[in-house]
Amino acid sequence: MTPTAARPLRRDAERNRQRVLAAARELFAERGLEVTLDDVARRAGLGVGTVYRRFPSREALIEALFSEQLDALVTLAGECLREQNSWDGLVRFLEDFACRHGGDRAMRELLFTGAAQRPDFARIHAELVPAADELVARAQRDGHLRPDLRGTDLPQIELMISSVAECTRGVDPEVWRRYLTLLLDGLRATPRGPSPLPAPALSHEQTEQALHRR
Amino acid sequence: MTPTAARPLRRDAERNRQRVLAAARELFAERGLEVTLDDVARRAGLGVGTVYRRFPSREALIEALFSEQLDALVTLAGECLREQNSWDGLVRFLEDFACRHGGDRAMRELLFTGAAQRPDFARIHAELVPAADELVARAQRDGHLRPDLRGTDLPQIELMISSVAECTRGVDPEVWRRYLTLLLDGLRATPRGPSPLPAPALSHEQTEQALHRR
DNA sequence: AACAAGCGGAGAAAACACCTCAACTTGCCG
DNA sequence: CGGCAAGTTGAGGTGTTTTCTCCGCTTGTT
Repeated sequence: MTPTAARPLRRDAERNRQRVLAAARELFAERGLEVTLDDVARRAGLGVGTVYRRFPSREALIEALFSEQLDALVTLAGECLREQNSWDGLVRFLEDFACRHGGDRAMRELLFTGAAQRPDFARIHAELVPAADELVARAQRDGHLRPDLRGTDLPQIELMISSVAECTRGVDPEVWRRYLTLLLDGLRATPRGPSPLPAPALSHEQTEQALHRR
Repeated sequence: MTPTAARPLRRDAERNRQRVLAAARELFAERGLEVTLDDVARRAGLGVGTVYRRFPSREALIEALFSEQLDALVTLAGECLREQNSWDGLVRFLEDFACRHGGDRAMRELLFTGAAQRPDFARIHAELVPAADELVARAQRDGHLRPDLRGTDLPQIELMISSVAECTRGVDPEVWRRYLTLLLDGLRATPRGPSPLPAPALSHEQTEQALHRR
């Protein structure tokens, strides 16, 4: 489908292609899907023409950037299903997800807002839905997870965590763990008291920064 | 500050002013702060000129729309601090907040993303910060709330809940309560097992809709 | 009736995003 | 090394979008 194709790029061309991808990754993560190919070019230190030569449209660039990340998500779900301890599997899924895509604004827009007319998504979705159901069911069978949770709760939980991650990324890229822990304490079938929080709360100054900065 | 001013508007003018505000409220809630005054005019069934006559800029309109809502927030915090039961006070704060502003995209942008260069916000912020600290401290003194929570956690929690509310508003405007309950179960000092969830999970179809619709 | 207040909405002006192209440079193969 | 295909550049053309003005017309009020 997207094999490395006809002939290999010239060395400099390949290098530039990587620069474009790197710049795009950064910009998309910071600013979301609305970034301009001109922006990307500027950040990459290249002419606009160069960018357009490699990626005829923003679509193509997005495609190139995110299709592998999406596959990785499916893979992750599979691995988590294979963890011995079903609770740990669930936790790892939530955690790794947030870890990889938490602060990435474009990824959030792709996953959580209508931006996903994208073709890949039907497929991904189709694979992720049953995985989520099974992650939940498994942890419930073992008596770890509260029985009233559903597979469809996982995307919403991920949304919550990644919202925090995006908001706070500039100020403390790890605080989202704090809120995941709070949430997990609410997910257990038989609670065992507050778990230690893996990160200190933001200071008032940090909070102000996180909320008011653009 | 914003008194009804000089002379009263002509009857029709006042009616139109209200239409503009209503249309703006709807549009801002749906689409966030980026709506155009032309959009507002169309939705209100009025000419652009009419809108501009009343609100010289988008800024002015936003000001008019949101300044009272911001004050209401401060008031709410005050009331919650005066609730007999400190846990209930905290819960009510989170709940009422989500209830009023949950699905409102513009409000979220104002509160949680840099959009807040707005002058009011300094003031609001200044009043809300100590209130949040006190809500937390009070519930901790009474042994309801886990002792490792901080005042600065409240905005993040509200962000989480309102993210869900915005995502799901078109599909089931009450599911956010489900996630608030999960979270609250994680916030108690001495957990007492899973509380009944106030709303059923989304179906798979609903989830798909919530995530993929624009 | 008369006049101030209000209304409408075409379109001017500016900002912006998207993309092309012709002149120039560079890697690479023979 | 010479030559050419591949690559690069960025100013600027084109189309779109947003903001806001202006003036001929309508409407409320006194």
